[in-house]
Amino acid sequence: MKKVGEPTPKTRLLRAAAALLAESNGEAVSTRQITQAAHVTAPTLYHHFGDKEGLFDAVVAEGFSEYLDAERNLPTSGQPVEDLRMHWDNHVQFGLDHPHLYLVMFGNIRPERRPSMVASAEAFLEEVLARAAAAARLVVTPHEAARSILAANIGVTLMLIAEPAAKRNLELSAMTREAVISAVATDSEADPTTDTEGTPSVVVAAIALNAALQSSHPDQLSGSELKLFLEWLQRISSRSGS
Amino acid sequence: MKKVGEPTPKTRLLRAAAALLAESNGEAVSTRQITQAAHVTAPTLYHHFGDKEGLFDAVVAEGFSEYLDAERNLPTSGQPVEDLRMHWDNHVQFGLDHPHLYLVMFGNIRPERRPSMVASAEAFLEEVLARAAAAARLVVTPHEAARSILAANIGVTLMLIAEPAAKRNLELSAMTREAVISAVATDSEADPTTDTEGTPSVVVAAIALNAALQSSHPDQLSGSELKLFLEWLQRISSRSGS
DNA sequence: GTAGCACCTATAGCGGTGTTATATGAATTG
DNA sequence: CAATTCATATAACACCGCTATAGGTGCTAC
Repeated sequence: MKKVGEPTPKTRLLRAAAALLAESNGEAVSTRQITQAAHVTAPTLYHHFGDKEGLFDAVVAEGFSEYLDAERNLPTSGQPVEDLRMHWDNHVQFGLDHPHLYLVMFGNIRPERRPSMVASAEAFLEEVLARAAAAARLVVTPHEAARSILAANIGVTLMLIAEPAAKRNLELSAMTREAVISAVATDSEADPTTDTEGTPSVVVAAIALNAALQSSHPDQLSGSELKLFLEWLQRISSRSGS
Repeated sequence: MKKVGEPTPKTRLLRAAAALLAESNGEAVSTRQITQAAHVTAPTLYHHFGDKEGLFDAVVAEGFSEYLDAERNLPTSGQPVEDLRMHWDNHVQFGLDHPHLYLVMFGNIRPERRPSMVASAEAFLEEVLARAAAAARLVVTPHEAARSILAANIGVTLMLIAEPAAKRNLELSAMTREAVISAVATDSEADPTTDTEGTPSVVVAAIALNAALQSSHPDQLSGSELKLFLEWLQRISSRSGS
């Protein structure tokens, strides 16, 4: 009853699952729907994927590798900060192109059950940021920068997905992107909190904090604590070489 | 069979659902579990809430009104931008206090099925921002600012919820908060590191110094000194103290 | 050829899920 | 006291994820 030359049941299952997931607007997709669409019975699914979740993980993994491939194939402009913008936009675009996949990938955050690929997205972003750091464009560590940017990126994408496509305003993305990037990197070298070597200057930051503390005393520290804190700050500020 | 004076079945259902939702770590909660815990049979649930989703909506609505009440009862510092920081922190804290509820409220974004309360959270934020606008502290419209801030706020909170409580680094929140706020509002009319109102700039400077210290440890401070110093720095950065 | 042997798939069914048609009890009202 | 309305319970339906079991299929070995 079956034609030869057709794709194997395993790939048929994958495609059917992906298709149904994309169609059904966020509603649950049953294994019976999937197996029926793939012209396959239940045990086949469990033989190949072990689990319903296993199947969905496979679908997500496919979509995610597509995403990562797109990320890696983005042309590098030679300007790390500009690259950062490109990757942000690519992330948002991927979310809008595959909203349901995206929700499974980044929205469905169960602690301890979170797809490890999110971590690798973070790692990838960190790579890009490491290049920015090497180019003396970073004010904080690549790791922190990556987390902050990714968090904002996901938040913006989720919000854009949530609202009807017609009403989507991509300026939200651009605006937030600039906000978080400019807090983390600098387009040029003029920023006073960055020394010539690219690493955040402890001395400059300490001096800035010291100055700020002159005009306002934080209530998180007691008087004696503050006294010692300022003394240490002074010691750090007066350091000679880096 | 039943004691009198006990809460009505309706509230028992609500409490049982909330409790089970909070306990079961992101796993699905069945109507049978709920009705059994509430000492009630299925039709009672459907009589009062029409739907499983109706019940969960009611639970979420309760949690959300709790959240909004907390928001409204936050003391206003008179400094709109400072209020903004407070509301951001309150949002994050609520997410960390009620992670599962939060995921249902903000994470489980099905287009067209998104709880209307998210919209009212946005509206509330917009109010706060309108006050900032009135104080001439805003560089974009309150609406745009609210969306951008809320998106980043949700993204950060989701990311913090996703990672194990022990490893949570609240600096991610502070850092992103400052990024998105400073892109949208201005603390005063001049250099952000030397304003006349005090605390905010201290926070920024403290965060910068903290970041700088991550990559290079000064030799002017001993190990134990540095440890205490960083702890204080953290305290200043997170401005959680009274 | 055919015996053995993995591999893959199907039949049929289990326990659990959300939900509801129907019926019963309790309270309120005439 | 009768009638009506609300709140709850009994029992069942259709569906769900999943699996014990068995039967094909193609391969290698003799």
